[in-house]
Amino acid sequence: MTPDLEKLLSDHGIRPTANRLMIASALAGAGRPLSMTELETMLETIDKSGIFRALTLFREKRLVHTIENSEGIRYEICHSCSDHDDDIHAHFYCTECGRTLCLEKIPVPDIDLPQGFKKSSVNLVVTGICPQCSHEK
Amino acid sequence: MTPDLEKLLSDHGIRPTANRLMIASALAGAGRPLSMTELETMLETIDKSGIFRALTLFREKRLVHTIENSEGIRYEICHSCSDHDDDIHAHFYCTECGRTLCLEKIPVPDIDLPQGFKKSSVNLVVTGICPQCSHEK
DNA sequence: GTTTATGCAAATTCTTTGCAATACT
DNA sequence: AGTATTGCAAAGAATTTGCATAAAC
Repeated sequence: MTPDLEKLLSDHGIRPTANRLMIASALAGAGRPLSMTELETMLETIDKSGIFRALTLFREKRLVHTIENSEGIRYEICHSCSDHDDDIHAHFYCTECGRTLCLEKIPVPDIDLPQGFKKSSVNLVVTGICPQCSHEK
Repeated sequence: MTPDLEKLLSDHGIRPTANRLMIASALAGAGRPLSMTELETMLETIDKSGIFRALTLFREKRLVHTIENSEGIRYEICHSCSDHDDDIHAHFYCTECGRTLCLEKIPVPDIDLPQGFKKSSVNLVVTGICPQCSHEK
């Protein structure tokens, strides 16, 4: 489950420092995309500026995807797709608990853009209430 | 092209004040979703807190949809679909000019959520470069 | 006259940068 | 030594609230 993160970072041209490994590990372990704020809370020892710079770097180097919803940007580690920006599955944003979950089974559709548009990434986000929060009501 | 905005607001249970009509008119005339900042710039006479409160109200009353991309939330006026939150078409966010355009021809797919999830809205946003900005390079 | 809407100013929150100190090669 | 990374503090940007005034009903 925990692959060689050090190698993963190196493979993406990112020097694997202690901080970066912790951040990558948090992302890999969460099983869902995390916001900067969530990471800040989880990783108390690392300053938010460091988290910010690491995430920016991860994104440049295509180690993470970003998912956007009304609450801001979430970062998700990308295991396989190092050559493009697209995410393979849809996401679910729960307005109750604020978490963003992966809908692994729901693929992002192929988009056939009109002439002249250049696509770099596609985001498919469903908003609503997750099973956990539905039950608790 | 400019329907009776006053009636449109009333039909949604929104009292049609001068400010609200100006905001609704700006949204209707833009032909694309606008951010709060864009509205602030277009409507210099109205304070941003007023724009904020109007948009919040419009959203509650289901007069506008919201589209989220990396730059934040955009508001789009909704002509027909007063009974649900879903948007019918996808959107395109241009990283060059920062505009969010409507991809009228591209429908948001029907999402079949796993058990337990409750859907309230779906957002499909393609990021890239729009035809106008592609040409200018 | 009571409720509703507005403007102004200020509080919050979140993201981003400058810079000096530290760690790494 | 020289480059890369980090933490701290502070700057910026955007959203949101409090409150007093003004408008609408």
